[in-house]
Amino acid sequence: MAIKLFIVDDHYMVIEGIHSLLQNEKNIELCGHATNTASCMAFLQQKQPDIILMDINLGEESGIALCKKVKDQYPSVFVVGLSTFNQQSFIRKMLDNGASGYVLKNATHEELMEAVTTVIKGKEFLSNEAASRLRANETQEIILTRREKEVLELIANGLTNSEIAKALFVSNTTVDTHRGNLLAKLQAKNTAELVKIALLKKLIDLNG
Amino acid sequence: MAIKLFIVDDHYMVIEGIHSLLQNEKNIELCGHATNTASCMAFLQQKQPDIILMDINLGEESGIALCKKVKDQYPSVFVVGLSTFNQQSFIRKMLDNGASGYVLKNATHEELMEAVTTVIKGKEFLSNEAASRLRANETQEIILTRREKEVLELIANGLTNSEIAKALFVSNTTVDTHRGNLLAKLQAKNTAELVKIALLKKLIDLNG
DNA sequence: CCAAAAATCATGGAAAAAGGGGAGTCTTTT
DNA sequence: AAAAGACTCCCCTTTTTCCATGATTTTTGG
Repeated sequence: MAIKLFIVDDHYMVIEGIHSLLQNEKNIELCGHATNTASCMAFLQQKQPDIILMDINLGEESGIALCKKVKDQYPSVFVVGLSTFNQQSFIRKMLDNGASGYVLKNATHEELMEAVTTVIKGKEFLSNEAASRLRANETQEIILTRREKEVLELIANGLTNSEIAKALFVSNTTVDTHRGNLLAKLQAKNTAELVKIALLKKLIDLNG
Repeated sequence: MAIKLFIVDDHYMVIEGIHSLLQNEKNIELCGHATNTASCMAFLQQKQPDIILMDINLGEESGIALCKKVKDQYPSVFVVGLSTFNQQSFIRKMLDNGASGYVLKNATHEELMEAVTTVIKGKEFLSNEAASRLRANETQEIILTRREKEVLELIANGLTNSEIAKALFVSNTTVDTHRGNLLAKLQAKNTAELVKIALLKKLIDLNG
């Protein structure tokens, strides 16, 4: 029997995209879609799919909240988060609210199928980078050198590379190197995320 | 009678600089200097100055800790923090530890004199920007608009302007405007400080 | 309704960060 | 002694941020 799939996304483009990606899959039956919380819940009263692909951003509404609502009322329905971006916090919230997986909207046909087939088995599926990031985040202990800690703290205090260089009596490029190493170690995309992760991991503290 | 001034800084350049700035001041007597915690405390056992100009960074040692130590043992000695940068957290710590003032190392002769004459009167002196920042920081409640909060959260999640623009379905320049407004409202120099202040003020939360 | 606030978009330039490489000196550890 | 790690420095390019200035539309509140 085909897996019944339901899509919740406030953009028809996305719904259409998933349709065309999956239309030739015999094992999958697209049993409907919704563009908002209300119509999703309404549909579920009539019929329950096996899996719901659910956008995290539903315009003014939140897919994260909807996920919770759905899982509360229909715990046997698997929810897979959908989002354009690889945002750890959102991924985590979806999972915390009972989602079984997370795929990026630029997922390939193969990846989407893998997500569906994995999740339907009751296992968790996390899209490519999302997975590694989240796992790394949970398991790896981050060890910084003395210098890195110093630089990190000054970065968080709003100092630029050249200001840090003056403060630590080293060259600009040295600070830049440390900064790069910090980004790599904390797996941050940029300074903003670096600071947030550093605080999250208590590598620096707010009143430091 | 001249004001007796003592300098603690781990860089002779700085000590020399202050000397030359103040050598023609009849009202000020430079009664000594130290480059570390131990020699500072040793000096104080022999003789107490009226004011200590104290670097916040003493190499491996902390001026902030020294400040506390000095004020504990010699509460009548005024301590003025010295630092290259305008770091709110450090300024606050110095003040919390009993310092009467804070001047930047690029202070002019006039500013330095003003600091000394203000502090000797038992009043608090905060160098230029330091003052306004700190005060603003303590009193003003920061009110963000709905959009600003959204942008702020995405910034903290490591998204760039163009990514945020895509996520919120607005143009790049709009996001840039919001970003600028956020920097102004939170009085942050850059993204790093923005994120830190936002977390400090609980405008966003670490697991948000 | 009207005024104020918020949200939107733009142009253009300077500064800073991000990302890639490579490389030498030290110290500590094996 | 060799390896490993830390710290230092430099070049280059692209992307992003930061800043100033100005303007229009929408929303909101009295």
